Formats: sequence, C-alpha cells, structure tokens
Amino acid sequence: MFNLEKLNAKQREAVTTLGGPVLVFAGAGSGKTRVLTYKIAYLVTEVGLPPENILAVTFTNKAASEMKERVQHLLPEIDTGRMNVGTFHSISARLLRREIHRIGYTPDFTIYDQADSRLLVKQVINGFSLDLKQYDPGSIQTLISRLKNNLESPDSFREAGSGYRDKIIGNIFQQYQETLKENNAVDFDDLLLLPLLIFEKFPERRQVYQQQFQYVLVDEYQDTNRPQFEFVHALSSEHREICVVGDDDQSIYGWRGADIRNILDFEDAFGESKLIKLEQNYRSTKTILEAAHAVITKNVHRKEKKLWTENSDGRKITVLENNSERHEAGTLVSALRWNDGREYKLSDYVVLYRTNAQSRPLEDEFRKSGIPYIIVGGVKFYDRKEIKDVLAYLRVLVNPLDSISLERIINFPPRKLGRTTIDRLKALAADENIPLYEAIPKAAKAGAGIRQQKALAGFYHLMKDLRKRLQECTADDLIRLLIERLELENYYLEQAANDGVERWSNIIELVSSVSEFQENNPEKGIKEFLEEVSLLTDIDRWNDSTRAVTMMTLHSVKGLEFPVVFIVGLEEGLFPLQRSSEDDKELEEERRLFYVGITRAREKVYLSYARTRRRYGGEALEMMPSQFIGDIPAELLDIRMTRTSRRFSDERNPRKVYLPKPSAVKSTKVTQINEGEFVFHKLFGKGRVVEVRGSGEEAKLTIAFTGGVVKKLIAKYANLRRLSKY
DNA sequence: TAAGGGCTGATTTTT
DNA sequence: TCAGCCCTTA
Repeated sequence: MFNLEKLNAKQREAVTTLGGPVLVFAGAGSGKTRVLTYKIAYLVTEVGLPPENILAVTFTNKAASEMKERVQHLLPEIDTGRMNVGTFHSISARLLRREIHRIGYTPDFTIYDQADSRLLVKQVINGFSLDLKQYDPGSIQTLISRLKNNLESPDSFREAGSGYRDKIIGNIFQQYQETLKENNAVDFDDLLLLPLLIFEKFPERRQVYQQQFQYVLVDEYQDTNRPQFEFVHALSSEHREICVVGDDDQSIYGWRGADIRNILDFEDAFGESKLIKLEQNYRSTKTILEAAHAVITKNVHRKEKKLWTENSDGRKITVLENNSERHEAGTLVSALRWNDGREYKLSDYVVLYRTNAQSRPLEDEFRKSGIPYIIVGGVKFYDRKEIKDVLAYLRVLVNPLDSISLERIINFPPRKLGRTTIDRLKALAADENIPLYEAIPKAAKAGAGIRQQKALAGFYHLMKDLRKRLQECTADDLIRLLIERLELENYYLEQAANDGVERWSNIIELVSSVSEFQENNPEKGIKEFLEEVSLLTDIDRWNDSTRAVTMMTLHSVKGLEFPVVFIVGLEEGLFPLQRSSEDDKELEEERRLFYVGITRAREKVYLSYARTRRRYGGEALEMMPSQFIGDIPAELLDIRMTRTSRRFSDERNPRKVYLPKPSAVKSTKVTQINEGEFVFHKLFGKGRVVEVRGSGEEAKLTIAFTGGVVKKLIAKYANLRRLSKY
C-alpha cells in the first residue's frame, strides 16, 4: 500500500517536492519508476488532485500500463483509467482526434508510418519528374523528418538553403506536407507538431489543456526532442507543476533528434527548479556498477555522478572470445545451457546487439539447438506485406482520402487495375481536382476514356458496401467480412509461391488480434485499432511471460532489466559502429548505449565478440575487440578464450540435442486437431495440417510448414500451438 | 496486365 | 544474404 516510508530519503524528496519544477536525475536502477508511481499516488491522496488532471508521459505503452497498474495497486480505490498516461505519440494522437478539425483535417485521419511516408515522398518526387536516383526517397524522407523535428518549415529551409538542390528539396517537403493534408493523414512527426500548431493558433485550446493537466510528469526526459519539449513546455510553463525524470548517461536517441540539452538546460527553460539526484542503485551487483562507471566516465560531456549499491560484489563479467559470428552463436547457446535449470530460467536472459541484422546467425543456432527465443523488433508483423495490404483496406474504409493506402489495394488482390489504369485515374482526379477515391466512380462511367470500367465499378461497389457496414459492425466482424469478400483464403492458398500458407496464417493472426482488441475494448472500433497498431512500440508487442530467451537491440532494451545480460558483437566497427567512432559526440552516444546495456543486468553480464565476421554473406572480415571491453578494469573480467579449432554449427560435429524439461516449455495442449488447421511448432514455425491419422494425443499429423518443409509428427510430442481460427 | 527472373545495393539505432 | 526494382514474356 501507499507508504512513503518505503522510499529512501532522496526518492521521498522527489515524490513530495511540489510548488515548482522538479528535475530528477535518476541513475540506472535507482527506482525512478517507483518515484513516478509514488508521486502520482501522492498527488492524488495528499494533494487531492483528481486522476484525470494528471499527465504522465512514458517511453512505451507497456510502461504506461505498468505505471497505471502500480498506481492502482497503491491506491485500489481510485479509477486509474481516468489518468492520462501514455507515450508522447499516443497522447498527441488522442488530443488530435479531438482538436484536429480546427486545422482542416477530420478526426478520421490516418497515421502514416515510415514506409507510408517514404512512399508519399516517392510519389511527390515522381510528380515533379525528378530522377529517383538523384533524389532518393528514403534519404529525403529522413531529411524532412529531421527538419520537422527542428521545427523548420519548407519556407525556412528554402531560405536558409544555399543551392538549387535545397530549393528542390524544399519544394518536395512542401508538396509532401500538402499531400499529407489532402490525404487526411499525419506522419509520426506531425503527431507532435500539429498539437503545437493548434496551441499557437488557438491559445484558448492551449489553456484548456493547461488546466486539464495540472501536473505533468515525464519519464526518460533525456530522450525528448524539440517538439516534445515544446509540447511539455506549452502545457506546464504557466502553472510550473512539472516533474521530469531522466539520466543524461542514458541518452541514446540523439540521431532521432533527442536533445540532451533539454535535460541539461531544464532550469533555463522552466525557471527555478529543484534538482534531485538518485544515486543508490537497487538493481545490480557492485561489479556491474563498477564496470559501467569505468566506461561511462570516458565521456567528457556528462553531469558528474556515481551510482552506488548495497548489493553484493557478484560474479565477474565474462568475456567470450570467438572465431566467427556462428561460433559466437554457438558459445552463447552453450553458456545458456550451462546455466539453464541451475540458477536461471530462459526468460531471465536477454541477448543484446547493436544492429538488427545480427540476430540472424543467433536465430539459426537457437533454432538448431531447440532453445525457444523471442525477437523484439526486427522485421515486424505489422510491416509484412499481407498485413499492410489488409490494414490498408481498413484504413481506406475509415478514411477514403488516404490515397497511399488506396493505391495499395486498388489492384490487390489483382483485379486487372494495373499501372495504366491507375495513372489515368490519377490524371482524372487531378483534372477535376477531386480525391482519388471519388475519381473511381467517375472513371467507371462510360465516356471517361478508361477501359477497365467493370473492374473499377466492382472495386467501388465493394468499398461502398463495406463502408456501409463500418458503423454497424464490430471491428472483428468487419475484418472477417472483408477477408471473405476478397476471397483471400483462396488467393493465398492457391498461390504457386510457397509462402502462401505463411501469409494466410499471418492474416489469421491479424484477425485474432482484432478480435482480442475488440474483446478488451468493446466500446472501441476499427479506427482505434488502427491507431493502436501504428503507435505500438516494439516492446509493446513483446510478450515477456513466455518461457524463452529474449533478443533485441540495445536501443529497445532501455528501461528494462534482466538477471543475465549478453552483449554480442563487441567489435570495433560494429559496436561502436565505424561511422560513429569517427566523431567524438557520436562515440559518446555509442558508449552510453553500452552503458545502458550493462546496467540492465541484475546479476551477471557476458560480453562477446568474434575475431572474424561476415557481412552480407560475403567474405569474413578480421575484427578487433571493442574498445568498450578494454575500458573495463581487468580485475572485473573473466576472459574465456575459446579453442580456436572448433567449428560450431558443423554437420560433421553433431552435438547433443537439447530437450527442454517439461516445465521449461509450457505447451498449450492441443487436444483434437483437424485437417486444414493452422498450427505453430517451436522448431518448424507455422504450418498447415494436411493429414490426420488417429485421434487425440496419439494422432499422427502430417504438417506442411512454411518454406515447403513437410513433417509427420505425433500430436502428443509435437507441442503444437493452434493458431486461432478466424 | 501478371508473373517470374535477374540485377543491385544495403545494415545503424525507432515512434 | 536478400529484398526491392526493372525488364521481359505470355
């Protein structure tokens, strides 16, 4: 229950200090989440502030719901559902749904992800008849995003710019922004910028929100960018009731526009403030903290502080030296097996790497060894083509002005509306100055000079019909109806390409996630589902209750903790990255990233590197161990030289097959399985049951897995998970 | 218009 | 290695 005695003196000070801005420097593992939750509880019970008047910004949605839960636990009698807790992006999205009509969008606006934005940039570049090689959509999109994060407009950029190219890019920027609006769409940056625009144009709206959010709390403040700072500032600079929590040593998003000055110059921006430092660490061993400190103090630009702990010395940090990236994966698996069942469960481990591409050799080895693992991030479910296609239908149903999504689906599944027809349709829309969607019925009429009238009319009627159901149907009914109408099952399963089965089972998974959403949020609809999907962070999609080893990038692991941490690929050029090691500022950020990695560990850290590494599957490059290993005092390290001759993952060198203990893998007992059902197998992945012999757990199943692998398995041992029927 | 084959360039990190 | 792009062919 809520009791301030449970806090240390500094934490208590952070919780109870009110009446002006508070900046909490919270070192890794110093209990900052505790401080934030207690502070909210304190505001509600001691200050009497209604929960709906509190705004708390977190870095992930997962952190937001955890925070709500923890407050609920402290104060069972209050309704935490009324609190405003979320990421900057989700809070802004919610605000925009209510306010965006003031600046010429409708509340049905679509949120474009990076891929959508890039497509739009590409269209704009094409529209200007520019060469895509000279004007690369990807890099121009990155540039536009950076400009927006610096609060620059096309005009200010063109003025500041020097040459011809800058003028052109300014034009692309402007056209991009205008087209977004025509599409009734916003990109990730707009989510932060448009509320600022509304506050500026309608000061009375700003006042409304200032009054609503009487106390503002921000977590991970060191990673806020300029628009986020402006947002917080706009809301709280009048009442000055704000508390931000952060750690300059953990600032790792500089490349995304995060401005470390936000935290270092906090007092300049908000006026006289209380500064509180939390330096007692409750998470890690002394060894881990000492190592982390030795590394981070190499940074010149940081506030002086030193974490300390009452925890034990703990074990030394193990350094694993390997021949190659495959060897590294093998060593990792051995280390896991060595520990497994003795002290730790699989979910106690996290494997961290600098780049997503590094997960591949690890995955191969884990799969071979039968060790369950989960990857956070990487190629995302919602980025898969088949998923984006279906989502694009839903988006157009909600927002027909979204021409990016419309173009995506107009010929999916193929209905003979190819390049030519789409170009003519676009020309018609441009001539008549109407949205693409409205051009479809016109084009479908005789005399418009477009051949594929029937196909166009068919598509239009389909959409019109589905749109009628939008109001009356639940979200999951709508998506089922859609899939039926599109005959997607036939489309995927009859495809010659052998990934049809996998694609179809992904669609089924999408349907069940809509169902789940609808179940959890009976009052919400497809619109809210789409919003949630586009604003989920990688961590939000992670199910940490699974009995499996987790793998993710060092960026994703921020804010989390694990008993055992492996950091792999510690080689010069990879971590730190080549391009970052050439610039002092960037090298400092790499170092902070390493610091974040080490300080996630409660008990044990493994650092690993490979003497050679293959990139792009090409030749193996000679690598040098990362300087970060050398920065750690030798007495904290236990260096394991592995035998140089042994080759891992070698067919001629078979190893014992790892059999998970019954308790290690929780199987959802699949009682009766029928032909045609989709199942998931730990080793082989997704598959379709093509034959069943016998019944119950003795049944012999023939399963066609994705990638063309066909296996005969006995139901009892196969440990299958059923992919829900749609 | 659809589909398949071959070529090329990419790996930082993410809402 | 591999995904995305362009080109060819049916």
